[in-house]
Amino acid sequence: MASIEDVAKKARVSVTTVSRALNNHPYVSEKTKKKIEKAMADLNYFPNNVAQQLRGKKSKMIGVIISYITNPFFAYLVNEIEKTALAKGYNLVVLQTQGNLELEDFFIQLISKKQLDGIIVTNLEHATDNIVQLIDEGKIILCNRYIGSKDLPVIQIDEEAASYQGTKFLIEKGHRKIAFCTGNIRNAHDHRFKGFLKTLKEAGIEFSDTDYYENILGAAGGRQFLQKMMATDTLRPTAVFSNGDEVAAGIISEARKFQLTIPTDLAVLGFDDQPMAALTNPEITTIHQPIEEMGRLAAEALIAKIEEQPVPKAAPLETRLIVRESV
Amino acid sequence: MASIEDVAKKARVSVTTVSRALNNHPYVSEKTKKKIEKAMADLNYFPNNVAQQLRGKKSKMIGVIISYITNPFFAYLVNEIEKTALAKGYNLVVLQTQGNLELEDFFIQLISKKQLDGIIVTNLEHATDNIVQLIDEGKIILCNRYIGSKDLPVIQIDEEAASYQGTKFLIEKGHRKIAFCTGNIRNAHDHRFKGFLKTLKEAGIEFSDTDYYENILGAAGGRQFLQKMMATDTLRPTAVFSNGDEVAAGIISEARKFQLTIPTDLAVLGFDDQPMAALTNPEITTIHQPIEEMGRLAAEALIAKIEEQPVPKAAPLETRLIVRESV
DNA sequence: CTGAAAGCGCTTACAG
DNA sequence: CTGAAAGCGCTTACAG
Repeated sequence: MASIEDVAKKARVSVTTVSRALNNHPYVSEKTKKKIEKAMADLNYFPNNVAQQLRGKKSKMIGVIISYITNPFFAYLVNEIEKTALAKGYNLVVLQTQGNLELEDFFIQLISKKQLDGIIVTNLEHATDNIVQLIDEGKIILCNRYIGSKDLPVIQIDEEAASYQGTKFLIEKGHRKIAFCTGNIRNAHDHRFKGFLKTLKEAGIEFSDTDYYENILGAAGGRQFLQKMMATDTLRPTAVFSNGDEVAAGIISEARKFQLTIPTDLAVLGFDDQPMAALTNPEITTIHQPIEEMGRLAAEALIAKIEEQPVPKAAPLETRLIVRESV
Repeated sequence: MASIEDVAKKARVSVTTVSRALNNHPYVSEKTKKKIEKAMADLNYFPNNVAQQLRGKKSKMIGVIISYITNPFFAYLVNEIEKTALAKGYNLVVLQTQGNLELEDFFIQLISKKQLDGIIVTNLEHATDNIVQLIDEGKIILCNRYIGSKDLPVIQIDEEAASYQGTKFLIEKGHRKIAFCTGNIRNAHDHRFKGFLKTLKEAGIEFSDTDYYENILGAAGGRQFLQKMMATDTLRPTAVFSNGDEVAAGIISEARKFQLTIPTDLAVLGFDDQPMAALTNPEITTIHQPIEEMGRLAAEALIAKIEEQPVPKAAPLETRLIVRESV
């Protein structure tokens, strides 16, 4: 592997001059530049990024911590982050926790080890002092979800307003007994659940804890929800706030096995507006999240901070109800 | 940011000794080790990976070139590659071409620039000399699909056998006019289409070029296919080899709009066996690919080659027909 | 416009 | 068991 010194020798100039040519420094004569370019081509030379980094340059690598890339929501988010990063000359490392929160610390250490210039964290539960400091230093950006107690900046939709939107629609359709599914376990800072409860209260509807289903993840979770719901001997809910289109798709598929008709026997509200929401039968009524915008904003903010540029101001991330067939 | 020298000063030993403690070198007394560990903790020290790399260590980063992470097939493949890599101490960089093949070269240069130790290429069309050389050097592994003319090792299913499997089933179900969808444009090295044609020929069925649909991508592509098919004034096919579950889901959804019943009016065969195949109505009959195994094997092979270890021998990747409802 | 030299933070042969 | 010094491949003040 050719080094800058090889190039310098071949072009009969100093290493300094080669470096200057490489970095488009002014004050390199056209003639010299040509010679150097020829030498680089002959030697099939590529500058060693590692050496450049050691001299203070950035790694031009950022990371994104997600739970599962197989969750389409994250696939779309990662897609947008990657595209934005690439356009700004950064590559993206995917860091999956797969539910193992200890990995989070390990991933975040990659910043201290200089492997990564920064990280986008998409689903933080607990913000350690270290994380708070890295946020202050502009090396960590929170995106999508943070359910801890500290007051930290997060690039996200207005979670409470979004679930208000959806819940209100269910109530308008006449539902008074509505189940709530969540992928997490019950948490005081779950703004989506807060918005849900608030809307119910506003309408004078009481929520029964037996209608709260936690740890419901993906299509399999949706199926489990339906099975559990059918197995209870109390009065069944007539609608469900599924908190995800995958969950909704699982519910709809399982409902067919129980010969339940959607939405007449059970109304199913999705969340996210993933492409799959238009592929089920019936199609999923859901709440659209501007996921592309969210990913782009997070990447732009992180890179701006890394490069010590002002973070561009952005419009708020707005959700909207997409009415299809499942409610 | 504390450096090894800071640690050495604080622990009152030489930099050499700190380095040795860091690398679990023998011949460091327990007492010294303790002192050093304390100093490292006090200073919140992390070794600078960049400096380590410059001294010849690996970057412990590998890449995977894919078209779109939003394609669930790739999301699942990336998931498995990432998990395998992580277990071996490597991180994974996602490199999306989004159909722009020029990016491929750019991504591959990351190896020469020492940013990445190696790359898994999932959908190569044309193998340049540079790529062939990197394959020889064990820095590139081909996985999933390579449709060029050179004879190169690829970690993949037996494409021809897989489409034979599916096509045969369609024929057994009585279909004699079967459409073929592909995401690419027509190519002599498309083994899936070869297997399709071969099966037809074996059954004495002729294939009409008007039943070949190229550039059909994702659910939107499936919808387009159905619209085109319905618009032709020639005899319509009674079945379609969709070449992907997303495409199949799009066809099924669009068929409902045309009041076509699946599978009686049109049998739809998927490919991949993605989770979504069990979520549509009717559910998708498809060909299962061992995608987890494929991702794992590719990551293991690449890392073995990077570390100059023997590549573990693996069982062949077997596909199987999953009969659901759409055929 | 060009070059000699220091130094980024490590590891490792060499010497003790 | 420990340390002084060279060197990985660059960039950048400094000097000309």
